[in-house]
Amino acid sequence: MLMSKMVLQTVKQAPNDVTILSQSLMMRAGFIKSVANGIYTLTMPAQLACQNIENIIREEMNRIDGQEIKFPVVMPKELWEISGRYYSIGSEMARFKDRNGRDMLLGMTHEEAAVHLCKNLILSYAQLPSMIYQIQTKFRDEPRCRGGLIRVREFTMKDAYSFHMTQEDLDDYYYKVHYAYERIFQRIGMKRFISVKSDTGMMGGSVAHEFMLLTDVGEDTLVLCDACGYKANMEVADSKAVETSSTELEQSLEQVYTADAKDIEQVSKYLDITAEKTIKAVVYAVKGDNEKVIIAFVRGDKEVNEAKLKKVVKVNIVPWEADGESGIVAGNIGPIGLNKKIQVVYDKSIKNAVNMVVGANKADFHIKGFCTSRELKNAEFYDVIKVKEGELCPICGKPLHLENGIEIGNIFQLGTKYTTSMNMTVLNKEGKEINPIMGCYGIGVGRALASLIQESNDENGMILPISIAPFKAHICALRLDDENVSTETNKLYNSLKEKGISVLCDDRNVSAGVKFADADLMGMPIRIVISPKSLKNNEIEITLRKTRESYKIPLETASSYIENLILDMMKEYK
RNA sequence: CGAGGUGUAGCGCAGUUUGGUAGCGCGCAUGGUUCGGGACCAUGAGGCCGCAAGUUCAAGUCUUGUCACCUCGACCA
Repeated sequence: MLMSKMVLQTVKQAPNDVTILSQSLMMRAGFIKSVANGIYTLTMPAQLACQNIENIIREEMNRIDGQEIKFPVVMPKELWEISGRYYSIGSEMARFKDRNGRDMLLGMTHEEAAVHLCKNLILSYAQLPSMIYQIQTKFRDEPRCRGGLIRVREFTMKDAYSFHMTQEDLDDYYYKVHYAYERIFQRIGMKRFISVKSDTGMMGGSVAHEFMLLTDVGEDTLVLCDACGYKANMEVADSKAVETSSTELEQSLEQVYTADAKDIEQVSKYLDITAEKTIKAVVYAVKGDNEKVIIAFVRGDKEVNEAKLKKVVKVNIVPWEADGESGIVAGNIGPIGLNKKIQVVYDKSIKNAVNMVVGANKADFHIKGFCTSRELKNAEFYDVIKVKEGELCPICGKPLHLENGIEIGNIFQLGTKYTTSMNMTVLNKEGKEINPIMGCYGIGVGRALASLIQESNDENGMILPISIAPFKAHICALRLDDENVSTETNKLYNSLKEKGISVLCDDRNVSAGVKFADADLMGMPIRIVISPKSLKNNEIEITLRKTRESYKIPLETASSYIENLILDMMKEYK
């Protein structure tokens, strides 16, 4: 590709409001152009890089016997009514009517389509296990997009669906997909990625893992144990239960005046105790019904993990909005004497606690001497708190630490949620109808590219791994007014093209500095300089983007040298 | 959906306080000089100042409304 003809412009300055490095670099290099909020056009280099990522994904999915297919983007309402998700999913699903007034939607995932396809085609156990996958556009009307291609509304995703007769077979295949994912991320050049246990969310199912790129700008918080390798998303992460000392004598309950001390910090300061000796009430309401109040009681120094709480109460929750009617005294809420109609969840952090301070459900007062085992005789305790840095690993007891990550892929064991609701059955060996067990597996292609750039860059620009680089080589021809330079540049460019090598040739009439700066910014792995200076010795100059390593090679062997260099560099990603 | 912010040339911005000729840098075009790390000189093209209503002799600037985008939160298969 000739740089002068490419529809793209590099710019020195990214827009001021761009905060994420990968987005800034992609905007500066002209890789993406925003069309609307969370909707981007990819220019040639970004599109080629995505294609390269897709091809690596294909190779690895095919290696585990995946069959590439293609589902439609637009689907009728009826398909999604059977599974119930037409109603359970909110406004992130784009819906519209066709010309005949029929309700349609844009696909945001394809479980329903997968079952629809397979339910009359897979009839016998002999056809399983089987996996289908596609690489296709998804639309999700995200409430808030961010980070360029990190979180968008329209994106390309590889999504795969597998069907199995038994849980053992799914377990076995799930492990294979896990391995395939590791290979995919390694091959596209990702370095700091891990897989963590994750929440199954609205997809349903039991076991799930997310592949995460560790980076400060990640939207997810991960809980990691260096000692034993425990890794989990904060949404599901656990820590070792804190042992409470049983030596303390139980005091009797006593109401104390706490003035206008409302939050844990103020109360513990007012009473001169630590936050660990208080019980905090966090108030939620069922989404869409502020009257249906749910209160979580956790130890004062802990924070509520809403994802865990949602699982316990089995409804979608939102922070409660004080209304002055419910009899809830915000800032003085406690378990004793609370309106019985209110649903209450006790966290395991307050089990066995003695002599705690709790709200008195009365303005300006708290209660001292609260002992959980005495006051809450038949209470059940759940795990609804967030793990904090330094708490102990639930497996090995060593300190945990927290890191942020971007989700670059996920794998789910779906179970029979969709095969049951959509009535897909397969005959087993005994001739009995059973609902096959499903797994589903996703990777966002554009997000993978953005994540790579987020991870791989320096002060001059992005550094693209050769496995996915849109152009393997980037020729900077200096002084094209020099006939010799012009001739040799054309010769090398055409020779590389004939070898099937994707090469970018900067043939613009701009200064050397501009060409070098743009080459650095765009991050192609091999830079080739052809100039009057280098040609004087019948040489060209090669510089590796990643290491800055630079050397001269004879003109006559240049083409084959570069070809071999690329083959050699590609070996790392096989 | 809640809080805050921004809309002026393709991109980045100033001008808005105090109403009075539409500006700067980059980029683009033409000519010339340069030429291995974002060169220089000259000339030029490019604007419904987000949109709509209002106040005024006069609105980029003031008022009201509206739309879009950005940041933080909520949400997120």
